[in-house]
Amino acid sequence: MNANRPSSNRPVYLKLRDQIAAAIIDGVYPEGAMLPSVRALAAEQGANPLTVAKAYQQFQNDGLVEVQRGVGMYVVRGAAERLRSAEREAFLREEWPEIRSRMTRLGLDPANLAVIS
Amino acid sequence: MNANRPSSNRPVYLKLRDQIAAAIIDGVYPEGAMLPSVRALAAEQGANPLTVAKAYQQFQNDGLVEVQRGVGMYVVRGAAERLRSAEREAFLREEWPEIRSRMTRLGLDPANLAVIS
DNA sequence: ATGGCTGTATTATGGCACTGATGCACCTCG
DNA sequence: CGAGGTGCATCAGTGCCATAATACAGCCAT
Repeated sequence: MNANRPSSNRPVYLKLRDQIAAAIIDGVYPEGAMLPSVRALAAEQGANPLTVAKAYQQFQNDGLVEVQRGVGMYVVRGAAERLRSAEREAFLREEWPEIRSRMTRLGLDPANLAVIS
Repeated sequence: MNANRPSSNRPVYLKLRDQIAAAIIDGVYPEGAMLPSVRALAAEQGANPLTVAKAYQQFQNDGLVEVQRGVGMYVVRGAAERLRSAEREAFLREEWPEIRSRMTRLGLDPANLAVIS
């Protein structure tokens, strides 16, 4: 009945980007470690190498990973914390207001739902 | 730095749909009232009449509005409540889990933020 | 009845995002 | 030097979205 913002119809490269960002924040890819190669991650995720590269692109633009041509991409020192605070700030500024007002309209209270799931 | 789910890059017909749904729930378009004509809303929103029609389409598919050819589209009785509960259920099932886990990862607590904004 | 308002169907077109296949430039290691 | 691993650029294909120009079908007040 609704087709709002299901992660299903999101572009693959954005889903990958989120997934990688989460992995960096959670320390799955520790600082200084090498990220999976575009081909490796593409094979693992059943995606196209180019799509993975596009997901990686944003991280190097933001200086969160360092590229060594012919070698691989490495997580920069302090990337996890920088990424977390940047995402937190963006979330609060761009997403939370809409989410909050929508929940209010639907008769939901964030404080209560926090406990449930 | 982030390009997550800003309502900005959403298709126009979906943004209109959300906006109309909110208006119905909030009683801006009370039950039994006539919705703005496709041409009127299109002019007001600077959109194409066909795009507005596409937004309206979903509501008649769901039986929330009644079409009187040559007259207009009217909000069905009980539409507001049906719409709210349907959206609430969809939100809790499809969106909230992701939002909740993401907030946790970012070190945010819904219960605290609920008070702020 | 007629003009003016409704929603709707048709067809065409331009733009843009996403995905994909291929090939090249670069580095490391044996 | 050469094989195999990197990332990356280029080109092409596909599909959705939005717009546009008409035209049609129905209702209603004047």
